[in-house]
Amino acid sequence: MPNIRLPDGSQKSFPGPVTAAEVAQSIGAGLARAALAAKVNGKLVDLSTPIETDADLAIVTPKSPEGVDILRHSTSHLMAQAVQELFPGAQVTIGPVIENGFYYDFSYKRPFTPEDLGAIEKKMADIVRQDLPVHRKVMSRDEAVEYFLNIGEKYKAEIIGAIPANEPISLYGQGNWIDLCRGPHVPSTGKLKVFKLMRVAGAYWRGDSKNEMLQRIYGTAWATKEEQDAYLKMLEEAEKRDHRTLGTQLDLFHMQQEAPGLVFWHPKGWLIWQAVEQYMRAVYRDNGYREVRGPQILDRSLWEKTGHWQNFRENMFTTSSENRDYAIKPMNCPGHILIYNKGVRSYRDLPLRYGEFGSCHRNEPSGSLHGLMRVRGFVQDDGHIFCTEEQILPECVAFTALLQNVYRDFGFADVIYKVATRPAKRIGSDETWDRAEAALKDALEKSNVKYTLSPGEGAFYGPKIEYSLKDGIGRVWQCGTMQVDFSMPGRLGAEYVAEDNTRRTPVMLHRAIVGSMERFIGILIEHHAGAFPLWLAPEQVVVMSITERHAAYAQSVKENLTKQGFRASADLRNEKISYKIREHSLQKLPYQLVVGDKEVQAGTVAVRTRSGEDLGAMSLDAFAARLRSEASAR
RNA sequence: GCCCAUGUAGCUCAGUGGUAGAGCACUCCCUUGGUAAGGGAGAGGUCAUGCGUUCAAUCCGCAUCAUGGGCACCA
Repeated sequence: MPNIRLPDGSQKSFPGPVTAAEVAQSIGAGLARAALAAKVNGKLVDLSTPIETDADLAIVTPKSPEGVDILRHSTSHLMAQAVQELFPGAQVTIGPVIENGFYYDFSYKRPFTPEDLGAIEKKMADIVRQDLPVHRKVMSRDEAVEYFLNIGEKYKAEIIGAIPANEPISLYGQGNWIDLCRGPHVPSTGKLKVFKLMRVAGAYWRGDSKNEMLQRIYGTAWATKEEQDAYLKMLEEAEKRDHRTLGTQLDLFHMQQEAPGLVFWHPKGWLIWQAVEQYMRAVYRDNGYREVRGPQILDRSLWEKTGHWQNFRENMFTTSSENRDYAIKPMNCPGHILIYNKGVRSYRDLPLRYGEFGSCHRNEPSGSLHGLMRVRGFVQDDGHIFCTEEQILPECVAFTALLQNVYRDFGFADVIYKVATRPAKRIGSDETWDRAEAALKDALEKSNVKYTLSPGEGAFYGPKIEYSLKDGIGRVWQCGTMQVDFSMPGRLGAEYVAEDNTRRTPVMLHRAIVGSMERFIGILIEHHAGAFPLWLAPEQVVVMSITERHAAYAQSVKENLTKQGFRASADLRNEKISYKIREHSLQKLPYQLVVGDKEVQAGTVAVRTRSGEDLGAMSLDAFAARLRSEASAR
């Protein structure tokens, strides 16, 4: 006689075992139709699961996030069924839910093509139309292994074989198709209406590059057509603001075959770089960092001492001359330690902070290159703090506050914090790790921010805080980092004289705020969709003449603004004003000044913003004042 | 590095087994026009590179390089 408690607090009793589907039916036909699964005592189950004892029950519909996940998961099964019906011999592996959709990995004798995707989608729609009931079946592990081996599914058999022998295995099927799955699933394929296959891609079996490559099909699935359309629209928007597209359109930078993973900065792109660098330089200056600069190549012996030659040889660019091997620096820290080492340091000098716009080169795997986001030559806003263990905490607190200010100035309000803790392979005693990890966590707590842990994700030489920012369309980018390093100062012989006149090895903190300048500018481009705030805009003002008569005046306005430190240009071309406005608007130029007879006579400028707002005529002084206040507001 | 796709004018892209086309941009001419494209003429390409197949290759095949989407990697 189960008593069922519903989310609104009401209760229903039933004379005997009852399924969630039956409970939903007893509440209303609408709910029963919408029902996808149920939550019994907080656990997600199929609608068909019998409930035999008193329980809390909630019906899961497409309105809840869990419901959408179930739709996506069932859609991945639907796709797998379609693939196997269309392509006999294709073997299934795994098909999980991911953000916005799902994927399924298959093993098949030939690659799937984009045309195949269309056929698969059609087949999926067929199966939906048949509205096949989804059934669940439980087997013992060994039974299940044998079943899948018999039908030639060696990957599934391998997955199941790794499950403990005493665990019952649940299988889900629809029609005569069946798959291993924890579930739950929708009651029938007819519930799956809104989906789209997105792309095919390669993916290693079990995510290991030593294994064979499977074929992954990505799809998206939603509760309603409207939500899917909105998602597809969002993807289009993201594509429009892709920094590679905008980099070409706005003439900011380019890359070419002769220099893979390396950037050619054009004048306008380099102005953005300069604006960022000058800002960051002031950040160094105002926060106790001393800017330094180390050499670009260093002798092999140094990289052997740091361990990089042994561990990252494949990823370093090297060169040799007169029987000496060099590495083009992949990081700046050894250089900073060598600067630190030139002189006897006292505990009174600590914390000692060095900052550099450090140019690094890493021979990243060819397949990982991606516009400005992953390059082979990049510049880090790299800082190293030499300090005592006690100073880790206050340094991290100060750094976190500084980073928040910098991100805010660049237009990023949301920061996400993670502490990456000790990996299995590491150096240093457990006590030291305890203290360092505690210091990082304390620092974030003192900074009053929420953080998550990434267990085992720290570097082998120390734990780290990872700072990520969220951009204008919700994407998350890891940029900042604060890493504790117990290793390198010792390896390179850094020390300081302590109060008791003994020599001690300082702790080194590696820290960066924007990370790589290239990548950060890429993020800025996408975040602002190319419409940079005034202080970052490579061209701030254009003065446009209406006819040749106004050229001299336009030129003088431009020169006046330039003298005041603004990035201004004059457009004196023999073109109609609407044509000029169109061009500069497409270039997302913040302020467009029109000068014609009226302005020449009155000594004013007619101001238009890039969004098309008409600010009317104003004196040059009034306009300059407006620019000044906007540029300093950040 | 691995899987798949792509590479044609500065940009965006058509196209064909008989050495190539559009729009925009560029140059010149006309036009001097008040807030998102005025008109005309012209110039511009070893069709990514190399090797094959073929009477003939930008097109077909192989290799290489690069780019894109993923996977793996990211000190």
